[in-house]
Parts: sequence; structure tokens; C-alpha cells
Amino acid sequence: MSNAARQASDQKTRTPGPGRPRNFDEASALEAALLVFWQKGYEATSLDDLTKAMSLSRSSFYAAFDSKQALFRRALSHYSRNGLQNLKNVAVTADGNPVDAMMQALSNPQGGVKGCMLINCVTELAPHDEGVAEIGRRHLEKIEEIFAEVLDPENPDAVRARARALSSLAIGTLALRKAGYPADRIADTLKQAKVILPD
Amino acid sequence: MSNAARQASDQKTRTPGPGRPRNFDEASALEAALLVFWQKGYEATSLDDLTKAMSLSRSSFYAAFDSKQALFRRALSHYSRNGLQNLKNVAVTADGNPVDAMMQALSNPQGGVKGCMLINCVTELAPHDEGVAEIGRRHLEKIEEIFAEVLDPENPDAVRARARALSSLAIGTLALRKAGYPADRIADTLKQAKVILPD
DNA sequence: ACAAATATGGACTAAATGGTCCGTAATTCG
DNA sequence: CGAATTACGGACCATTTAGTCCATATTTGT
Repeated sequence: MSNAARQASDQKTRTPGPGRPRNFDEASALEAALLVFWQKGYEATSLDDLTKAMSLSRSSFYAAFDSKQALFRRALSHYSRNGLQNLKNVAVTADGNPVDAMMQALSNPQGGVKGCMLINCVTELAPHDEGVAEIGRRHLEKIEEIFAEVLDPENPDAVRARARALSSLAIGTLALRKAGYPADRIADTLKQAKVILPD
Repeated sequence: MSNAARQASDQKTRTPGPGRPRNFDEASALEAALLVFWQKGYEATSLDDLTKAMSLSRSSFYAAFDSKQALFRRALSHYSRNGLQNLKNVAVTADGNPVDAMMQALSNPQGGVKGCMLINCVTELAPHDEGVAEIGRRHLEKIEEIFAEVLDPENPDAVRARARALSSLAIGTLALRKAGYPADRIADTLKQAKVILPD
């Protein structure tokens, strides 16, 4: 079992034990790495980029995260968890129509023009990396599920395809954003969701 | 002016002139390169990948195409031209509903699981490369235009946002495909286009 | 204080990268 | 044939890449 894995799983219960303590926070380092991957994509991100952003020496990096790939998968999973939680919150706390709020949130993700990291990564890596594809599939399915719950809490399965169309539409607008479409055109596009769900 | 550029612009009128003739076809080489970029993305494609696929020596490569970036842009533009032409053909020659046919074609591009090269590239490069962003924007706008023409030949401008929603939806399904969604789920998703455009 | 254990900095490595250069081959024109 | 011109093969180059290693620093338990 690697250092990183042990550290991660026993984080709370583990007695400090002997040895020099870390002087960085693993969670913060992970989030710093996430940001870089998010901005630049996997291939275009170098070890130097990462260690600089995480303020880690190479040895600490490898001791804690094993490899660029392993770090990336952890970052991606972290992002997925967070994003889905966020989306649920948006749906629950929305002022007006929760579907509108979700569409807005999806097409206008926290990352700004960086788009949705998961979609970026699926596009870049899923065809050659089944692990990433798996994370992506799960994420997309979860988004659909949230949409379906909101569309028809009584019988979400019945509206599953419609929910999928909504998330597809939102995901599509991410590409428009990246190409530099002005915000108002994207807003117009999203209004079409109301034609799908007249309410 | 570079060799490649002169060759491209004078291709037809230029007298053979003295000098050793090329023993490769520039257009075929370009298409071979396109395929590699399409499969692997820009960063992940190496010069070795390219020269091997194009059956070119490095010197011929640079003489004809100047740089990896320049080749890439030419390949991308080529792809855009072709794809749009193809989409128009699909719309015109469709048996049933031309919108359905276009949605099918977009979500199920020639490249198979590679997805739509333009969307791939916009996702990977547009945020850092205005040239690519420009090509992407034009391409997406043209797709909208074709949809709008089909939706309402009398007054295409009036249905522009709806046309954009349709292409967004189709583009969104590309992400689902890459994540490995089974084909029938994607088909279900596209059927929702009929809810947007009941006909 | 000392042994055991863990972390850190940063030099180092082998491989791969995009790009250049040069000697040679093939062609046309005089 | 020979000069001019263009193309080709492939050795070469500086830089960057992900990853390793080791001497040193910092901690705990005895």
C-alpha cells in the first residue's frame, strides 16, 4: 500500500507516529492540482506546473500522489463529487424554476471559461482511458438523475430520457462558450429548454 | 512566402519548373494528418506520429507544412469545410425529417467514437488559441445556419435560437458517446428533439 | 541521547519532443 | 552534359518530459 493511499484512508484515525511530519495539506494540494488540470487539460499540464502550483518538491509529490495519472484521477473524482453536490444544492435552493437554475449552473460552471472539467477530460481522455470514461459516465448519469428527480419526483424513471436531453443541451452550450459565443446567445439557447419543458 | 503556402495557392497554374518533383500528394498527406489529430488530439500527437502516418520525412514535412501548428490549422479548416458540406447533403437528401437526419449525422459523425474533431479541438485548444476558437465559432454558426434554413426556409433568422439549441443538443450527445453511453440511450436522447420541434 | 521512521530539496536520468541542417537524389532548361 | 532548382533521408540539437535517488532534516518512542 502506498504512502498516499494509507494517508488518505486513515487520515482521521491514524496516530501521528514517528517520522517528520508533512508541512503541506494534502487536500489543498489536491485542489491546487485540480485547478491546473482544469485550466490546461491533462497532457498540457507538466510536472513542473503541478509541483509549482501545489508548492511541493518532486519527492513529496511522488510520495503523496504516486504519479501524475493517479493524482489526476483523484482530482477528477474530487471534482465530480463536488460538482454533483453543488448541482443538487442549486436545484434545492433555486428561487424560480429549479430546472432553469440547473441549466444555468451547468452551462456556466464555477470554472468560468474553463468549462466543465469533467467534460473537458472526457473529451480529451475517455477514448483512450477507460478509468476516466468510467468516472465521466457515472458523472453524467448522476446529472441525469438529478434532473429526473426535479422533473418528476414521483416517477423519475419515466422522464429519464428528457432529463438526459436537458443535460445534453447544457453540455453542448459548454462548447459554444469555449468557442467564444457571447453570453446572451447562450442564454437564448438555454431558454429553449422551456420548450422542452413548458412550465 | 513559404514553400507550402506558394504550393497551395498556385497549385493549379504553376508550371512544373525545374527541380525534383514531390513523390507524395499534399492533399492525401493532409488527410492522413487529419486522421491522427482527430484520433489523438493536438498535444498528444507527435511529429513522429504525423510523419509516419503521412509517410513523409521530417524535411519534406517542414518544407510542405511549415510547422505542426500550421498543419493542424489547415487540417482543421479542411475538416470544417467537409463536415459542413456533408451536413448540407444530409439535410437535402434525407428520406424522412431532415432535422432528425441532421441530428443523427451530428451525434454520430463519420469518425465514429472519435467524436467530432472540431468539438474535440475547441475543447482542447480554443481557450488558449484564438485561431482555433475562430474556426470553431464559424463552424458552429454555420451548423446553426443550416438548421435554421431547414426549420424555416422563409424566415431562418426567427428560428435561430431554436436551431442553436438543436445543435447544442447534438453536440452534447457527443460527450455521452465518448463516455461510452450505449447507442440506444443516445437515440432516446435525440428523440427529445421532437419535443422541441413537434413535427 | 539515540534509533527508527518519515519528509524534503534538488540534482539527476532516460526518453521523447518539435524543429534544423546537410549531403545527396531527381528533375528541367540550356 | 552541366547548371539550377527542388525534394528527400536521416543524423542531429536543445529543450522538456515524467519519474528516481539520495543526502539531509524533522519528528516520536525508548
